[in-house]
Amino acid sequence: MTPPVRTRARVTLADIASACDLSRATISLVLRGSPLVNAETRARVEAELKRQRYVYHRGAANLRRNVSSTVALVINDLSNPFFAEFAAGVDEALAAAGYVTLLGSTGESAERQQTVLASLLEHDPAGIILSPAEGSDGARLRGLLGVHTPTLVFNRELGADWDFLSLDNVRGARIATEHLLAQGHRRIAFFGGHQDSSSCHQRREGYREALIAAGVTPEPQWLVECAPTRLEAARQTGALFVRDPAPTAAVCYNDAVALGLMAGLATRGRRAGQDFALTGFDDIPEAAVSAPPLTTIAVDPRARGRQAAELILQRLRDPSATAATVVAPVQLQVRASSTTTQPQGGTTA
Amino acid sequence: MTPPVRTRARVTLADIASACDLSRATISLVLRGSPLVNAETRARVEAELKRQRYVYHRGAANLRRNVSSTVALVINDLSNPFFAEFAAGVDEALAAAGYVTLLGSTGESAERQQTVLASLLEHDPAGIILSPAEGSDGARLRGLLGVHTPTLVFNRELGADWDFLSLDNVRGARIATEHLLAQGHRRIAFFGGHQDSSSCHQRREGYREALIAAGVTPEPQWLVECAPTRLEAARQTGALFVRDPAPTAAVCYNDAVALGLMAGLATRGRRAGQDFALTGFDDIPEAAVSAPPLTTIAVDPRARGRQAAELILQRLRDPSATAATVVAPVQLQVRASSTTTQPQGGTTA
DNA sequence: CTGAAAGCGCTTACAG
DNA sequence: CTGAAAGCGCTTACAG
Repeated sequence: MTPPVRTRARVTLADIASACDLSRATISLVLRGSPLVNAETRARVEAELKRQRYVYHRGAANLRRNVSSTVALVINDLSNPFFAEFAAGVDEALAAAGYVTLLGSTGESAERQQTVLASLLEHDPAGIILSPAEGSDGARLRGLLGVHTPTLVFNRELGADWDFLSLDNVRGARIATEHLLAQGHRRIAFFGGHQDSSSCHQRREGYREALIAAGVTPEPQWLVECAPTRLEAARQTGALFVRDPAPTAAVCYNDAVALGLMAGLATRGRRAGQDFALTGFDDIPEAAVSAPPLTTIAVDPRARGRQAAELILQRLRDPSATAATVVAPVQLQVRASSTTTQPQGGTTA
Repeated sequence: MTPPVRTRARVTLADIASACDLSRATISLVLRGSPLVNAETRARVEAELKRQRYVYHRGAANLRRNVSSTVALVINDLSNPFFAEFAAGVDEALAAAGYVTLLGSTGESAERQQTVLASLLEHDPAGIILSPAEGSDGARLRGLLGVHTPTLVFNRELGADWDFLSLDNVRGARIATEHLLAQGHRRIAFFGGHQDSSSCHQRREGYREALIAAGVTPEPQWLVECAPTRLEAARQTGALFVRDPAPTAAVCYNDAVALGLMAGLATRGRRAGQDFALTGFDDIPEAAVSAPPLTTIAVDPRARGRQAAELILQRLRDPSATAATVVAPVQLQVRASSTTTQPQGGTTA
């Protein structure tokens, strides 16, 4: 932690006021577009503001008015395109509403998340949009944020006392599973994710519902856990094939896992979309260009970002409303990874 | 532009002071870790700070001290994984130095860039890291930023009077071209990018150098311009094959263009890496999983982000130093898109 | 229509 | 070791 650095010599209201032979109050009224000030005076002031390249100090104004024009955005992992798109959507909508985004990243560490939030809070954000790091503790976060900092949680559930923008995980996994069933598969695994994460739990629930509705009894060995990264998924691929008869298809926890599984299959001489069908979740840009292209659940993260921004802005207008969950729609995006192009062994077994 | 929103009732130094029967000055000394204050007093104050959940108002302190603890990061397109990684690296290094990142996105619009910068400037950033939108005008930006806002430009050249972190475009394109030459290609196109962009110009220069060093005379029809997006690249694919003999390989302006070209080739019944060789630039995550995987120039955008943050912090310490350009290293990453696995028609012609 | 005065939450010489 | 006072750049009733 280096000390912050001195800013440049600054043109202030006082400079403009003395140059125009007016008081600071009048200059302030001009800046804020008050109808009180004389048109000729206004013109003179505006010319002088331009001439001296005056830059409004919003922080000083906000301090005096006891308002804030920033919103903090805390992201677990910007290098995940899903969250990068989300962040782009948040920033777009906040900027349109006149707010500036304060960025923080946690790198999926709950510890770092506490530090980052503490630092952002000192900058007095009007609200916070938080995509929690894995293993976040709702009570601990509440201790830091208190009940007075409007916060919108995205993607990972933290408890009923938080405003929450959720993906429709249950439905997403259900339609992915239904799609695989419609392709003729009966032995369908659910691959990847951590059992204790709420989104994994919900996706497994949707998967289970679809199987049962189709008259298929889910086997415990079809549930394979692994960290939601490409690398871990590739490593865990073998776990799908330890018992006979092995699954012929898998609903993957997300796209990263699905891409890792594709790699793992290739290592074992199998080809996704030919002798094994799989689906992802998220529709990251890579999904469209992988080999084969990945059938997945599209979530439109940029639209989710805009939606998150709208929700926090709404909460700023009505801080006393009770916490609510909003469920965002999801959509099946069919590509080659799930549509077998050659006869596959075992779909009927 | 909605008006900003009232913040919550706030615990201030005055509240802590009166609860401890001390002056605000003493509380401030405790907060800033002054050795002057009595150990017992300090302990009492710290207990009270905790009890009342005091949150430091850094904006007020910065105003009084005339310092800033934020840096603005202006990105053309966060949904481009290259810039998302860059942003992650910037934020990581800024946070480690005790700064908070103010985020702005321009969506590649020079107009929007002016608006976004003007808004960010009102939040008094200590410095700015700017990845300029296409078509940015250095003089116009200088008019907005003046000579007193330390600014580091990334990726796109704006002129000699700006601090600039540049990728080694010339060398990157040169080694990509040398690699294709080493694979036996002689008719090598340079595909994509806009001629008037500095990075495109530099990459073409490296390409040209490599050809000439290998005794190949570059043909004008090997230079194909197109917007640096996947879609435009796919559309322009035909321009490579209008004359006989057509190129057998292409150095692409960047990975997006290369992936678009792959798609365009597929449409025409050609397979990248089999009957046409190509290279990209950037090494975005998709490059490793495309079909076939893309040979490209790795730039390590996250490391570039950290580097950009270090450079602006250094400039904050020494604001009067003259503007300088730093050239960041690049590296060839060989994958299947450039290594022909079947005999290709025409490498020897 | 314009100005004098007080105040947002903090820091910093200066006294004592 | 602690406090009184001034001030960072702005805004806002209140007078006139």
